[in-house]
Amino acid sequence: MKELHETNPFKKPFGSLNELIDNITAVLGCPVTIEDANHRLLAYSSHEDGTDSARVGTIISQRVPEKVINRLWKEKVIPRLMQTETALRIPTIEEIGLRDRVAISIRKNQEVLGYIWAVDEQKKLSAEQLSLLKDAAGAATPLLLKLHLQRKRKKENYQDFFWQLLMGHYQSNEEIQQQFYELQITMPAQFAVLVFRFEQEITGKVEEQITYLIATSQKITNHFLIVMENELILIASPHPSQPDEKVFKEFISYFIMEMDNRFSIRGIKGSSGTIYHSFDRAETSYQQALKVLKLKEQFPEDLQKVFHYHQLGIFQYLDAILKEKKTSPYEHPAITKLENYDRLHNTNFLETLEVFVQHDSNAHEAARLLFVHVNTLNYRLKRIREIGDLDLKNAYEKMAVLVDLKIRRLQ
Amino acid sequence: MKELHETNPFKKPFGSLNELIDNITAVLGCPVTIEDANHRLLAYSSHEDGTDSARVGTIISQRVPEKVINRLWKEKVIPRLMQTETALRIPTIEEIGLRDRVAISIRKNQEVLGYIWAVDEQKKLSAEQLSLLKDAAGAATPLLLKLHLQRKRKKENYQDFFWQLLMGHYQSNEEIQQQFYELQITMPAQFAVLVFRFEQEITGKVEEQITYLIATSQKITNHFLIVMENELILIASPHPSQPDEKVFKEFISYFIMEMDNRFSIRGIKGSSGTIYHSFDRAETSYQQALKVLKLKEQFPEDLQKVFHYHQLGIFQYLDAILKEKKTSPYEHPAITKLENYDRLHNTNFLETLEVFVQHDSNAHEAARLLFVHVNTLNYRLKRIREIGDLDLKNAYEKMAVLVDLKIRRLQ
DNA sequence: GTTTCGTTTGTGAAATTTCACAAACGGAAT
DNA sequence: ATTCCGTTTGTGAAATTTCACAAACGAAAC
Repeated sequence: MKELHETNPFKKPFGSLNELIDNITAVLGCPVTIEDANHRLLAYSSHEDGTDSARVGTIISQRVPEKVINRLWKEKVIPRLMQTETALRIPTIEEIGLRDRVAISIRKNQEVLGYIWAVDEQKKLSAEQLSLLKDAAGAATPLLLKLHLQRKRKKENYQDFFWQLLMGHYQSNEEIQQQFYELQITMPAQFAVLVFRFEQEITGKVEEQITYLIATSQKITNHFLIVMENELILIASPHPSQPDEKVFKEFISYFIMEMDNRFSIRGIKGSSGTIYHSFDRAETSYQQALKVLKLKEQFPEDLQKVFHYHQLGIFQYLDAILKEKKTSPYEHPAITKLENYDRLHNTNFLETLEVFVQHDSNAHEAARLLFVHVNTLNYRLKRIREIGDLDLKNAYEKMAVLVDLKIRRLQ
Repeated sequence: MKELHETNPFKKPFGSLNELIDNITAVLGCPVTIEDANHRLLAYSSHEDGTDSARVGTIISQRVPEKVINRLWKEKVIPRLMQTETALRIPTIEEIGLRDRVAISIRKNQEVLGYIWAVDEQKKLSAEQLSLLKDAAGAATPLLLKLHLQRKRKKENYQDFFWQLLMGHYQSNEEIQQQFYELQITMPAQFAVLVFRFEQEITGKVEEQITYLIATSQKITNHFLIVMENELILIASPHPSQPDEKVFKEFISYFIMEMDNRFSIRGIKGSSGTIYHSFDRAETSYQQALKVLKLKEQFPEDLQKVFHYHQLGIFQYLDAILKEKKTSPYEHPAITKLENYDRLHNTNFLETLEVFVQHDSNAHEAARLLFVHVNTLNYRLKRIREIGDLDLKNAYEKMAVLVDLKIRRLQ
């Protein structure tokens, strides 16, 4: 790649990181921070202006705050930095006090040794200046190598490893096994990713309560736990005493109930992805858990008792169907007709149909939920069959009607 | 657009089309045909070599054979020719005796007056020669205008109009109304597109029988009919006596049965798209009918009694779901488990589940179809619930299982 | 050969669903 | 106010489904 500038101002030996950082600050004219691969602070410029709360937090605690790291993982900022050798622009993330900045990885070939951050909020760096940053990263490499940063600290790598698993960062299962080995964690034979979304941000106190509840639940064995704003993410496996997938459902409803009972924390939504045996599926399991949560928000009543991905049933495919419907719209004729009839006669046939079908065509159940006599329901169903030209004994037709009714609710 | 050649050899007045065509043949060195917008033959070169059966047919009957026109519509050749001013290459279509050739529309501004065809099978025309063809088309314009080709003949325009409707060629409903008016056809208030696929090619004799059957059916009123190889396409509306959508289903099964009874023609598959009130949806209805046929081929037993698009039920969405599954594969855990169990114990649980669910959870029906005692079925279902961790009272779960089972059959 | 385990079938009673019919109800039109 | 029409509710009988239990079956293991 052709360099945009003529000369490399960092092509000289630096005695220390501080010396280097002073040079970078002088060249770029904005606050600069250097951290190692574990996000521990190594050096920072004393520039006055343009320091946001994320940077302050980093300097104070000598480490990038966990909240910030988690968010940067989730936004795929760190994965991208790890993959590229060039500088990246990171847009503002208000919630974690992170203002506009650029960053680049310091690397020795494929291995990432650390990162340089520059807060260029005041005056955006030009493409040429970003290229300079790359030279600076090159100059940092020998300095970081000298620091023997390779000694990885278990506690600190743990979090990165967790996110790398969830983001599908690893190519092969061998890599993952290697990581487990290096971190001295035994790799469970099976696992699932669980996600809990709280109404409030999770405080340190609540986090303690969470840890306590998980430890005492006797249902699952927890392997990884991370707290991020109002989300709690777990990688867990069934407790040896009951090695069945069902335990996840049980654990989630247990957890939600007990958080209410014991600590009066309400409104938690929880979900679980599929159980897998190979950790290269961790990303899949995580995405599944997120999908369950999203659907639970869209269909709170329907999915009230659903916690596990496979319980979603046809809701799994609702977004795929919705996408198809957007490209080739199709109004279900029966729904259209019933809608019109309802409007003209003040009836309630469409809802009746929906309740009946979604409750497995159980007449008594549907009548109960609709507060009508069973015979009324049967009469209505007869009319619905006539008006909508529907065969309510045909599973395929019923499925389509129900799907279309659910999609209708999304619009 | 910059012309590829220096001079335009057709930039002189021609006394007749034959004079022009002799010039084109001389310049391009291959057989050339000129036809009007209704595919009537206007002039043709007497070149000896490289004449395929499509061209022979055209010359003999003074018109492009219907079979060829229909196919060119279906392959979107004619729509593309109508849309562009430049020459197009048409690949060989063996079945209709059409060999490699190029074609271009002759036009006065937006209006298409006719077409020039050149069979360059022997020696492919170069890009420069294709550009010459454009000049030739320009030279043909005044000659075709002189012929007063504007007088449109009803019978001949009919077919083009039909295809234009099916291909969604019209932008607005006004245009369509105008066309109906010009062709002196009254526009029905509603319509649906029906497609029948025969096992054999439809001969003239069979076509007569078809026309006869439709005319005497008393169920539908037919407005357009086209026969293409082994396909019969209709635009029809319900007979005034029973103005309901159901008549299409009835007509299709009636038609299939009577073609067998009366004329011993078996193996016809028929389908119908949705009924619409505006002809700008003709393309949609046609596509729906085709989709029904396609699915009937993929699921012959399941869709044996399905003729109308809306009867497809969830099958409508199967391809959308399949596409989704390809991007993010998900094995249904219950299916996997049952499959394993079946293999280990020589049981038949997976099929039992499929038959039960697809027949609307009707135990007696399913037992009958599986040739087992009802209690056996119930026992199996109990085991299936246990092994697969399935809730067979949950409509959503059952839907997903059934969908996954059907998709499984596609693979 | 015997045992074991999971599956299939038969029986019968209890529970539930389905259906026809009559009556009541209530809004809209006359 | 009356009538009409479509909807709701109640009643009861018939049909069907569900369930528990016993016995038979058959393949695989001992």
